[in-house]
Amino acid sequence: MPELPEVETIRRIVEQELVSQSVAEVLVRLPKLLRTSPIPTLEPLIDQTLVAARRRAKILLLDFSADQTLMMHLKLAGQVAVVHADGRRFVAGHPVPDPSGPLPHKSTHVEFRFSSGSILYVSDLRQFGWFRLMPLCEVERALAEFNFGPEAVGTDSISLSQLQDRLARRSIPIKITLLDQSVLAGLGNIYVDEALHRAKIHPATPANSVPASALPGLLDGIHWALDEGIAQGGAKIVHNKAYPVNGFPEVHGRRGEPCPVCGAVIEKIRVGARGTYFCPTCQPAKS
DNA sequence: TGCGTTGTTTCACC
DNA sequence: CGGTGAAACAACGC
Repeated sequence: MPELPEVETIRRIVEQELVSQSVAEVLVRLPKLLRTSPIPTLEPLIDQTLVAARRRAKILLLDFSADQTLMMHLKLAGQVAVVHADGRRFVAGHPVPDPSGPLPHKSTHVEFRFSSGSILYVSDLRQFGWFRLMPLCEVERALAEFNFGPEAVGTDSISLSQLQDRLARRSIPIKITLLDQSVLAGLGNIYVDEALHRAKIHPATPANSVPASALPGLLDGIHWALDEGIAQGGAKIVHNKAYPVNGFPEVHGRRGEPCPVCGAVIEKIRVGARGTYFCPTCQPAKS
C-alpha cells in the first residue's frame, strides 16, 4: 500500500537507475489508468529522456525532456520495478505479487522500455491507481487542486506550530485528522498507527484534545515512522498481517501480538472507517 | 460469495 | 465557508 515511504523509495530507484535514459517504447495494457489524463496516451514520451523523478505527498512525478511530466498515483496496490539489461532488479511498492517473481505478470499494466535495455514496469493489483500526462507548466496547477498540506517529512516539512494550528480546529479523531492530506501530506494507515503508538496517543482522541505537551512527541513519532519506513524501503503488509523487519512496524498489522514496548496485547479497532492497531497500555483512552 | 481493503472524492448538513 | 460524517468508488482475493 504505497504511502509516502513506498513512493519515496520508488522515486529514489527511478532517479538512481533511470534518469538520463531515453524511452524507446511504451506499452499500456490497461488504458483506463489514463482516463483522467490531460494527454490521453503515453505516446509523446517515446524518444524523450527522463530528466527527474520528484514526489509530492504520495504522488510521483516523472519529468521528461520536451517539457512533459507524468504524474502517477499508486493508490492501494501499485508496484514499480526497474529491471536492467543485465538482470539487476529494483522493486518497491505493494509487496504482492512477489517482487522477485516473473515480470511482466498479470497485473503489470504499463511498461517503459528504455534504449539502454532497462525496463520500468508498473503493476497494480487493484487497478485503483492513475497516470496523468501533462506539460510541465501545468503540473503546479494540477498539484494545487489536491490542496495538500505541508509535507510530513523532509525539507520544508510541517513545523510544530503549523501542526498545532491545524489540529486545534478539528474535533475528529487525531488519526483521521492526520490521514487528511490537506492537514499534512504523506501519512497513510500504516504509518499513522506507528506514529501514534510512538507518541503514546490513543488514535480516537479528538485532535483538539491532544495536549500541547504531547505535540512534539507526535511530530517526532511522525518523522520516526516515515523515516523508518523509507529506511526499510516500505513496510510489508499482506492481508492485514505485518511482516516486520527489525521490529518495524511495531503495531500495525500485529493484532494479538505483544507490544514491543510494554508487552500488552495489541488490539485492532475501527476509527472512522479505518482498521486501527494500537497498544491499550501505551496508548490509553483519555479519561 | 459477500466482505474487506485504502486513498480520495462527493454529498448533505450544521 | 469550513468542519463533520457517511457513502461511494475503483477491482480484486479470500
